[in-house]
Amino acid sequence: MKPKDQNKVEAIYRAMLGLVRQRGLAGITMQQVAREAKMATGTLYIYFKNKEALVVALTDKCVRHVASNLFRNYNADAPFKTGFATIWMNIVRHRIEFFNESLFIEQSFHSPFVSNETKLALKKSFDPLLLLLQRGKDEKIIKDVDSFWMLAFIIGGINEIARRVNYFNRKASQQVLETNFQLCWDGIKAA
Amino acid sequence: MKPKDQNKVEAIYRAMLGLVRQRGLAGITMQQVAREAKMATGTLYIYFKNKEALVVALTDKCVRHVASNLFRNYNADAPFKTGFATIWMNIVRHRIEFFNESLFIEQSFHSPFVSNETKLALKKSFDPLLLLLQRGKDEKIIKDVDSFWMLAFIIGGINEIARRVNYFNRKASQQVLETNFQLCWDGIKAA
DNA sequence: CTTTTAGCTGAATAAAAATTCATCTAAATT
DNA sequence: AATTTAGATGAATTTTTATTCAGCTAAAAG
Repeated sequence: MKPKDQNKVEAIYRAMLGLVRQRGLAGITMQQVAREAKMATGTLYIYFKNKEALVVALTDKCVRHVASNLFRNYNADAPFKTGFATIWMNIVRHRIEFFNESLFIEQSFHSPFVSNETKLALKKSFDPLLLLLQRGKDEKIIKDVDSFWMLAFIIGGINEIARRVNYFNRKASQQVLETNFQLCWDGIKAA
Repeated sequence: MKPKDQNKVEAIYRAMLGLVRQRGLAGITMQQVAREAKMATGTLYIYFKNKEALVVALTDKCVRHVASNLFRNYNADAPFKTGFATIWMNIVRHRIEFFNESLFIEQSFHSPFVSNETKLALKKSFDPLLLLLQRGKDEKIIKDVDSFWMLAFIIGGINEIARRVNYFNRKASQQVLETNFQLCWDGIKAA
């Protein structure tokens, strides 16, 4: 027997992400995916039951990937600003580096394929940040604004940075990220 | 002769926007559009040469719609903060009220259909805001940060508000908008 | 009120895409 | 080294979707 080749799965995922970035989930066919991944169309069906299963599997993978990066190096015992900055940088770096994945999540969330469960999982992965924001409010370090909207403010800015890096081909140097962090920080910090 | 019915065009657009919101540009067929717009599939082809033409026309319309709303009531001679607040509110209200259109633009921009020209047009429509930001910097009212990134910060927050209003079914009262504006303003204002 | 013309319909056709499958490898087991 | 079994292939098939069209309808023009 010949074993399944994990590299093939990776190649399929990579092909999907690249094509969706270029042409949207709307514009891709299984043939294109196969061609991009350098394999026969039939091979796709050895690894995934059908197109829907492929989209679902990749979405799950991307969502798990986000979750695994959000709180890297985060120490809940550190001072508020330190912890917040760590998470902020984690998110922005992830969005920039794995922009294709973020885009894919966005598009697949609007497809008929993805379950509410998966959508919930993504939302849940931000919970520790909500906890931290609450702490910041308790400690009077940040403004007493509903966390739902404060998170919108924080995440929105980050998303747009990633979008611009990728669409306008801009470099986001450490310098640029720190400046942007400052904008965000000045926005949320208590008067 | 029977004249073309502008209401039909509107119905088609409305159907598209609703369906794309629900299922993504990926997930819709001409039959679905026709059904949603309460007409025969053949009728679609009286008003639009084909699917691509429909997507392109609707994208153009949505882009022009944004442009026509951005600077409503804006007076370039007013004090900086007044002008900025006007534009900020215009954008956020437009994004919330016409969220389907924003979403459609996003998706169609990732389809193989839309021209760079159209993409440029959308970008250009923000030029007066860039001008205003420059003035704010000259007058030392706001931070001396590259307008490209400052705009990312401003627009990002707005986008995410609209997204959350629509996905999480939240009301964005005047109160909420003002609070969010304050976050943005505190972020950009000079130290 | 008749004619004319263009819109409207939805079943029929064409085109495109997903999925299957007979055949052919290549890896693992004996 | 031979055998077995599952992966790999890509053309063939099925399914889905876009597009067309012959017949029908309604508005405008005369």
